[in-house]
Amino acid sequence: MPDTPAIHGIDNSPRGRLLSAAAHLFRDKGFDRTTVRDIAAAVGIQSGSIFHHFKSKEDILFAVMEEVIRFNTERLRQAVADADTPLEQLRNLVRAELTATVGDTREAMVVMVAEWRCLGEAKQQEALALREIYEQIWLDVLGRLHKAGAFHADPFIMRRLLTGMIGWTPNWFSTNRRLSVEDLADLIVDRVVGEA
Amino acid sequence: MPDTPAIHGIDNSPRGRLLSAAAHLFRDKGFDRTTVRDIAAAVGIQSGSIFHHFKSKEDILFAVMEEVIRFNTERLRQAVADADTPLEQLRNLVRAELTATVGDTREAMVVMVAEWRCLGEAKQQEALALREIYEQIWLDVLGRLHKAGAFHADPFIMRRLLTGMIGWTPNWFSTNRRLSVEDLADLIVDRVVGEA
DNA sequence: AGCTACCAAGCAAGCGCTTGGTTTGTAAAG
DNA sequence: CTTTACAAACCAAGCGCTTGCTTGGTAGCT
Repeated sequence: MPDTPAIHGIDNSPRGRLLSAAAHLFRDKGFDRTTVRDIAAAVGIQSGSIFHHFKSKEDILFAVMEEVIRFNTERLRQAVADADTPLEQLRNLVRAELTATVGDTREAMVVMVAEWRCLGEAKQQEALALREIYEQIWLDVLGRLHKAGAFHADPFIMRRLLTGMIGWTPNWFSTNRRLSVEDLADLIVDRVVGEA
Repeated sequence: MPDTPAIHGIDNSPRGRLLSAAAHLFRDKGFDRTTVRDIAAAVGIQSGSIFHHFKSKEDILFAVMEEVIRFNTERLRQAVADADTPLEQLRNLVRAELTATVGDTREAMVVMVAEWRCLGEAKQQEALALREIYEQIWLDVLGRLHKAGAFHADPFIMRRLLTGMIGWTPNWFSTNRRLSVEDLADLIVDRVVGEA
């Protein structure tokens, strides 16, 4: 019966609506505590009908992750392309990942880091491959900045610190507060290139 | 039959061994995917016997969290007491939380952030109260540093960035690598007080 | 005719937890 | 030194419920 707000990058076919609803539920209650009956009820169908679109509950989780990685990888590509200097590329990357994390794909991003282990070994490997393409975009930009002397720490470790800072934001950042995504992005960029 | 390595701050009474084993399993498979039969098998008893020590599975999770927060709150207190200047207090705090996160209470710390929502509303509130005492220690030190002009950003937000950076470390930091906990701590402290 | 999308009913397995009783360690009473 | 008492720790069995998923069939669009 009810409608769950769609997630950016997911169409609204029956399958897509199922994915958006599942992402919301997975975020709220976790993968394991979400039953297929919950998901079915959220889009107003019977629980058994889900398996016309997905062959298992785990497949739904994987589809959510795949869609969100693909969508945000493209977003990162644009972020790099839209900037001229490495420093502005970094700023755009931070903004892009923040937008993904607390903005239009928030639910799916949270699910991706929190419910990773609910994927079977094979699917985990498949998702990891997509994830590596995503990470390479970051490492390229950070590597260029490091070579230019913008910071001294190891780029790999710097990326890990950034992942932590940005990945934790859903737990505290609120869109309707005085701190904007852009300001927060600048603050995080300063953690990389200096200026305390 | 088998023995799970104990977690620092948890005794080895039957109850304590149950807690250590549960923490390991919760970390590896998540709270929901860990059955009481798993926990029982890990300490070599029957599944029903668990309920002689805890009245519910959720109680086990709560006990793990309570013990680890209490233990690490005391560790933070010591870290502050052992330093003279605010900057050294910060460095000690980062080292202490890193040790907790990737060292002797690693499993329990991971469980605490990952399985938070598996606690019922009441227990969540109870754990939150303990958590706030812990956080206040951080905010005191960061507030002093901020007042002294060591950094310009809001101390609350700085703590959140630190929580993210440190909280993510279990996903990549390895004890037997060239980067030591002390070096990583210094690196993180630099993210707060400048020096890129 | 054939496809997509769905329903109604239910099965087999696994889950947290209960129950009633047995073993084991400890310590005071005889 | 034995006996009695009692609690902590545990076992064996299983109950009741929820879960992911299957099955056989139907509605409606093209």
